[in-house]
Amino acid sequence: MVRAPCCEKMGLKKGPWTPEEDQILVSFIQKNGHGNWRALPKQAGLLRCGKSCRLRWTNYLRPDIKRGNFSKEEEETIIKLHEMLGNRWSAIAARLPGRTDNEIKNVWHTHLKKKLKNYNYKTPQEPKGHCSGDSTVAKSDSKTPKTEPVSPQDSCSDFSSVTNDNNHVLMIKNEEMESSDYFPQIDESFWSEENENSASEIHPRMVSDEEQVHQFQFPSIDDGMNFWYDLFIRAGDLPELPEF
DNA sequence: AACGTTAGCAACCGCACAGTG
DNA sequence: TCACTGTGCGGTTGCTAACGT
Repeated sequence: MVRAPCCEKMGLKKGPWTPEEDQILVSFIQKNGHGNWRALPKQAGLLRCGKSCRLRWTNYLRPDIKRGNFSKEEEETIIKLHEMLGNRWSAIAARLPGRTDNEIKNVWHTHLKKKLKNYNYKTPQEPKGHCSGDSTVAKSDSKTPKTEPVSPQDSCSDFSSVTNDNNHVLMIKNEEMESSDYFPQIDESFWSEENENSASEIHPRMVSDEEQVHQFQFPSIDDGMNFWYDLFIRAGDLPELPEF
């Protein structure tokens, strides 16, 4: 497969968009839509590659984009969805109207990851227990649902582990994972900087070092959640998020 | 005031998939 | 089946404003 020449080689512009370019792109799309991103910049008279136009539109110019700070509720949702889905930013974004995958990714890396680190939170990216070869985070893996449906027969797929309010790891059959009872609870104290020591009381995955050792022997929650998510992906829909 | 460092964000890069001929 | 194109996605980079010394 021959890769298309990059923008620079084509004499196309890179870097920050000017208000004029934004204006051109917006008015063109409003008039003509964006059927073909590659052809769009030429038709619109922009010295940009189609990819750049698409990114600018989807991440910034789209009329339904919600700008501004993330609410506490949105941050909670991101945390919970990340717990379930890992770095599937687009899937997470799909559950947050008006937010883009890029924005969510940025928020995760700049705010939430840091915040959760203070709680000793183990992200799905980190190595997990005994389920070898089931890493759900490698780049290629993030795409696996599309080509390699997870088999319910796979070891570790039938059950998921969650940690309950008392930090006891529970093994739960995947179909039961749909119950909101198994979703982590995040209370007010998580959002205040002062209470950083009571992590284990706040988030089921935020456990002490000692408990982490214990937890490490069990398959991670996202092993099961990935299967769960894959099922819905294949079914063409995602479940409604539980109330929290 | 000047400089260095850090944080936040927009944009780019490259891979992989889906669709088409 | 293969070659190719268009698009989507996640990871990464680089710019800049804010902050600290």
